[in-house]
Amino acid sequence: MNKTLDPKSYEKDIYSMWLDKGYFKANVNKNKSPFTIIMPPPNITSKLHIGHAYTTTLQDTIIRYKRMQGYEALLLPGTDHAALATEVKVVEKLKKEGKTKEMLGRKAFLEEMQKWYHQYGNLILEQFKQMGVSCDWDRLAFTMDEDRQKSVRYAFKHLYDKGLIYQGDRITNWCCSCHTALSNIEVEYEDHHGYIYHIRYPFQDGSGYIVVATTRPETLMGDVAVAVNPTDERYTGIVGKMLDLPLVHRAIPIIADAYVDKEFGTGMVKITPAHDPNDYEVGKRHHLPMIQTINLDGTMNENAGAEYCGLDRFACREKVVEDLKNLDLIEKIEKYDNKVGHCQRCHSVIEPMLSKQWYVRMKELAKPAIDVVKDGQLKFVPKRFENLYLSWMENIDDWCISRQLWSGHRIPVFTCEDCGQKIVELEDPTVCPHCGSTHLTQDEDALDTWFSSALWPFSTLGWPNKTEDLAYFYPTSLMITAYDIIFFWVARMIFSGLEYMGQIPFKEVLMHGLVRDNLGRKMSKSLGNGIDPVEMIEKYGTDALRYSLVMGTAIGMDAKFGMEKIETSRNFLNKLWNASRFVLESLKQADFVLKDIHTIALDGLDEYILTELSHTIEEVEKSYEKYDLSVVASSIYEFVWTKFCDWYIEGIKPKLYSNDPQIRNDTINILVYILDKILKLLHPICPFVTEEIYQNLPNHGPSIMIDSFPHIDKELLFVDHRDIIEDLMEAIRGVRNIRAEMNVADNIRTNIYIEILDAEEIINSVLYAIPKLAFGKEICKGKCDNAKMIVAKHVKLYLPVDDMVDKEAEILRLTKELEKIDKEIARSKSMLNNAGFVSKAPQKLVDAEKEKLQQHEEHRKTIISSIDAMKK
RNA sequence: GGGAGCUUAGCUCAGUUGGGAGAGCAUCUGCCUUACAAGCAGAGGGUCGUAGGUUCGAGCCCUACAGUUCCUACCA
Repeated sequence: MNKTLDPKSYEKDIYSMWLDKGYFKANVNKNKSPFTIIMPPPNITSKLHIGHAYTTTLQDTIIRYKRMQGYEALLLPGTDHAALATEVKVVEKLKKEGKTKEMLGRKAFLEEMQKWYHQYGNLILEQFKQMGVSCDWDRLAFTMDEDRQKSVRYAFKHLYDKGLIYQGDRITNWCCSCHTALSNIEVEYEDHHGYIYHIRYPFQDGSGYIVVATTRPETLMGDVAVAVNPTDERYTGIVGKMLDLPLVHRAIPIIADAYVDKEFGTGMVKITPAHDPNDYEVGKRHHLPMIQTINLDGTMNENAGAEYCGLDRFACREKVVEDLKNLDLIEKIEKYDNKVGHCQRCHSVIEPMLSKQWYVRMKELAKPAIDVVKDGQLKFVPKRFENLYLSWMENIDDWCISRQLWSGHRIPVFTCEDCGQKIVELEDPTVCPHCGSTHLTQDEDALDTWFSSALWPFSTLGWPNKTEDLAYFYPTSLMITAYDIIFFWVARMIFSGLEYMGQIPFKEVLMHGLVRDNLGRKMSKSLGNGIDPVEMIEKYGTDALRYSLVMGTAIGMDAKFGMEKIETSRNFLNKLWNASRFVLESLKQADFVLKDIHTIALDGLDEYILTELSHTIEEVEKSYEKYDLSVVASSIYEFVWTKFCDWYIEGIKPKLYSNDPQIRNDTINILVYILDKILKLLHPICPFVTEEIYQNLPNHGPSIMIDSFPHIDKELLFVDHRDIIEDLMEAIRGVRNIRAEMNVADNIRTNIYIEILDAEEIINSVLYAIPKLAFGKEICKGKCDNAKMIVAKHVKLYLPVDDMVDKEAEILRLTKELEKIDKEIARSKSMLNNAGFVSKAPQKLVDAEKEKLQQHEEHRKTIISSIDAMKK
């Protein structure tokens, strides 16, 4: 083994070995329970980023843990075509080449898309492999592949036939840059520091004017009324009067509608039904005309008047304001902050636009999806996300599923040119079933990418066919994804699973946070604060990256990632590496014979470490079950570094150099036993390094990843002896402390004397370890005069010091210790003097407190006598 | 406007049946001790955001407030 950890030397080979052996495969196996995780398919718009690395680590860690626990563990991989997001990228690419998608035409453009899918789909999958994911690659799915196209088609027809899909003329969110409609959740609202314009609208009869306020003066030409609140006494007299709409000189009425807030602005609202969702509702209620003045590309059309036709909406805004100023129709312009909707993909300003789109009727679908969460069938981890989910589901709007895109799943609705019949079938129809015509045209639009993602938990398992896979692996066990796609994806999978499969798509959904930089900011190209996981892998190894991502982050919380974390992780793995090297080298040097741990005579230190190991196993297992990987990581860290390396390995070194071959052999057996357990506990998080070391263990299996996860061995629990050893360790720390305070170099050794007060047998069994641990020469029994004394519960240790010792410093140290113990005594006394505590607290705690007080008082006596001795 | 999260050491964060405040990094001191200087031993550092309340006892439970982040909403 190399002297230092060198992940590059083994990671690739190990991954190939796993693949070759087929360990990632999962099949219907009636003898085992399934544990299924369907991986959220990454968008193939780019390469792996740190967020992918994070979610992948969580998924792979949990599936590896479950696999080792004996489940038929399936981690199913796939990628997402991400219709709009990818189309934006490809259009950008074409633009650089001086082309547009219109120049190519639909067919050639889709070929370009295919090329992109291929290129980026493969890149990101290669990077997933670098992360060590143990997914069943034979089941790789793509949201646009043939099987998924079939699923989408089936799902669409199902909803259409049930009347849950309809086409409607409504106001939708329109992106003028992407040229498509968007669903409500694809619109991101951002603070906008702009202006609000107070505009005078003259009465037609010349009797003055009223004032309306607007942030979007360019929509003025589409106004069809001005509304006031029916209960607004200021305006009761003028309802019904006609206004002369400025610039266009169209007559529009003043109407009354409860939508208007009397308190806001002037209490008068201009109504533009074609370009505002609220105004649209008002317009419908009052049967007003809908005048569209903005084109789909964001320029003004002829309805806006010759003056403005062809201008961009924002240029038009300026010109309208300018013209109104010239006509003295601007009352005032105030600075005004509001929220403006932006396109999630291209960040341009969304325009509410009247258009014909396809919608999914949500109320009926939402209800069962609400019930399964309320009655606990489907659990969110952490639970608080259930509220977020429920409140959204309970107030859900119909889902706009059509996109004016070429990529993605094309809407499978055909219209008969002759009779107007709409046809939705599983196969493309050629003849109109109504009139027999063959003039059929397919809807031009594509589906929202999330329509196919919603089917993912079952479309990946063969649906709509009734497969054995579905029967066995569905409902899946766990969905792991970030909280920012609860609405986009999680919610839609839930109602889809219930609607198509009649069953929840997963029993639990683990919501993790986002990875941020060490200042808490989102990582982004513009800030230049991104961390490239592939670079991290190159430099520190995959295991260190994985470990650093689960370390110190609670589930559901955003994770801050900085270089310190990955260095700490790498250092820890290096520590493990070196400890393993130590164990394995000792093994080679001895004539090692593997023994059953239960046949070995254990001394106190052995019992200590085995008991601590059991507790670690218990805590680690409990934490894996709760998906609390941060605690898993820290438990293992603490056990490996502090308990195993710093105390146990250091302590038992004399046994390894013993003349007695049986002692040597027994000791190595214990080391190997513990190392084996450590590797298995850590394997789910750090698969490579644990496999690499495991392969060097005597009597190892074919692979650690298919070996079984450790369980507590009750025969190896020695809690009482462990406590005695810990007491001795406390005394040893006292020795080290004195030496450090006195600035004694580690290589200056003296004999150490020990007086055993209690538990003689067990203390005697570990005397050999004391010199090594306490930097002593030899351990001698009995008292020693002219020495520093360290008192513990079971032992007194004496550290002889010569006269060169700085008495002042030692008195200072002892005084500090005295202060500490006095504080403890005061605390204990105040508790015990508290009648409430004594009568109401559990008897066990009261007794424990009494014992502590007694010990502290004895300790205090010895400290005072030491101080007195120093002062002489 | 509504909702949720967060506030603990200089920094990043852990901390559930309420029972003597923790880790890593950073800082300081002494050590290359035959697994490991990516290391070893030791030390310093916290009114647990503020103010109340419940309790024998609160970082933890309740209330209010402050700061901060996110989600959500049709305020022209």
